[in-house]
Amino acid sequence: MPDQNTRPIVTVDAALFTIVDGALALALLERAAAPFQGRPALIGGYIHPEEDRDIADAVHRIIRNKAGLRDIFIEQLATFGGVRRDPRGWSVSVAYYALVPKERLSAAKAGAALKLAPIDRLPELPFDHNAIVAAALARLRNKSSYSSLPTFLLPEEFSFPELKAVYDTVMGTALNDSAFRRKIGDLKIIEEVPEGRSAATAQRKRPAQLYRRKGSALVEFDRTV
Amino acid sequence: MPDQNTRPIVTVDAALFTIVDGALALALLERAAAPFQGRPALIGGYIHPEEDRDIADAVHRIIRNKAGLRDIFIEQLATFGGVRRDPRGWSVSVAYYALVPKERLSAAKAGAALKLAPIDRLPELPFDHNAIVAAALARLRNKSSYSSLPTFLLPEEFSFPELKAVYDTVMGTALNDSAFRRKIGDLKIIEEVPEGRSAATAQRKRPAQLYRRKGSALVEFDRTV
DNA sequence: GAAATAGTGTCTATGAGACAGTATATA
DNA sequence: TATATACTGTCTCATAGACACTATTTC
Repeated sequence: MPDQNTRPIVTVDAALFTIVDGALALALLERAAAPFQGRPALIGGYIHPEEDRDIADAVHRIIRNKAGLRDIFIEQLATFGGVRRDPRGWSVSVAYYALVPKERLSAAKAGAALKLAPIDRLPELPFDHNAIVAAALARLRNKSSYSSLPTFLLPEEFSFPELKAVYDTVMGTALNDSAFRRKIGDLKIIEEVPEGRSAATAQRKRPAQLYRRKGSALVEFDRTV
Repeated sequence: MPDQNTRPIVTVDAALFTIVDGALALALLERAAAPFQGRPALIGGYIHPEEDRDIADAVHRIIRNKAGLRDIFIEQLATFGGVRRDPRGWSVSVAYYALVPKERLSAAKAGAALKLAPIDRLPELPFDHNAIVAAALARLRNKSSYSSLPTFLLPEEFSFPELKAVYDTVMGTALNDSAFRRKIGDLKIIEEVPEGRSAATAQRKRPAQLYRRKGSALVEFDRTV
């Protein structure tokens, strides 16, 4: 067992994504303390050994306390560690990624402190946070092609065209409309909202049927959407 | 920055797989020190902040020193951490999985210390090592279906029937032979060994063409094998 | 009715599984 | 020649993309 002084620092960081104006955006938080005080960075913090039973506890606490969000989609991404990533010394960051619909960010009180940066115009982030975001985006894009991941970026009720738009936004594709409907329909991951119809406006002519996700769990498919 | 005493212990553990008698097996090492001294466990150790530049460095050093292996396939799996997984207190283990052909284990000097346990008859392992192995197996089986992962369990030269047998062993399938040849052929992840023919014996009648992996990197496919 | 979006039906091409059939070795 | 394994060719079926067509709303 090594001396306490040789133990790495252990932190948890979360790349929180949402969709703003039809584009993926990352939620950043100004760092409250040194190093890099005042700089926008991923939502992160230390593990509290007295308070957290495990790492998932720690990341949920941090997202609750610093972003005012609970019960959002969150999944472990990878762990980044080394001697050079933090000026305080050898450090380990267990990185997570999280998805939240924009509506819930606006509603969250602490959400006001969050800055939303479109992912194609990210600032230079402290530590190796840009590398963490790159890994999170790669995971998000890849996993969206065979899972219900993008549904966690939508509000509780959404239309088929909205669902397809989110898949297209996340993956950067323009999926075939009828094939997409067929596949999502076969997969039975969403269900109709009875009587649910989106509002029609000058722009959106015919109202669309509304759907909601069946269950709160991520579903992985056999094939690609 | 928390007090040194509140920093979790940080370790690295590797689930090292090979194939023995046509079945997946896990390489275990008797623990040299407390806790669980003498019990078979995953190959693991502490990060050495003075010596390791990053976590990958640490796991490569540990596998080199404790299993006598270098230049084998290795990939980060996930990070396990909590207050209950280690009797010494709050601990974090960055888990990796690794693949090695049986031939290289026999050749490795330190390989003698390794015990090979077929994955359907694993002993009860200390810490949460059984959960780590379960996660590693899930990743291995799933990722094998769309990547060249199983090739890292084969020696440098192998025949098509051997390649298919490894895919079948790892994934628990009996893939269609001609479809498998078509797909692997199209993917161009292996190349013929000129003049390379496997030995024919009483059992193995017609000798098979030998192949080798093209390049040392893992290749992920668009579709399933 | 024109325009715009929502949603359906159907043709075609691709690719995987099934399996028959051919090739090459041992004994 | 009998047998066992290696390898190839081809038929059929499932599924995804393309795209024409219908449906429902606003103005």
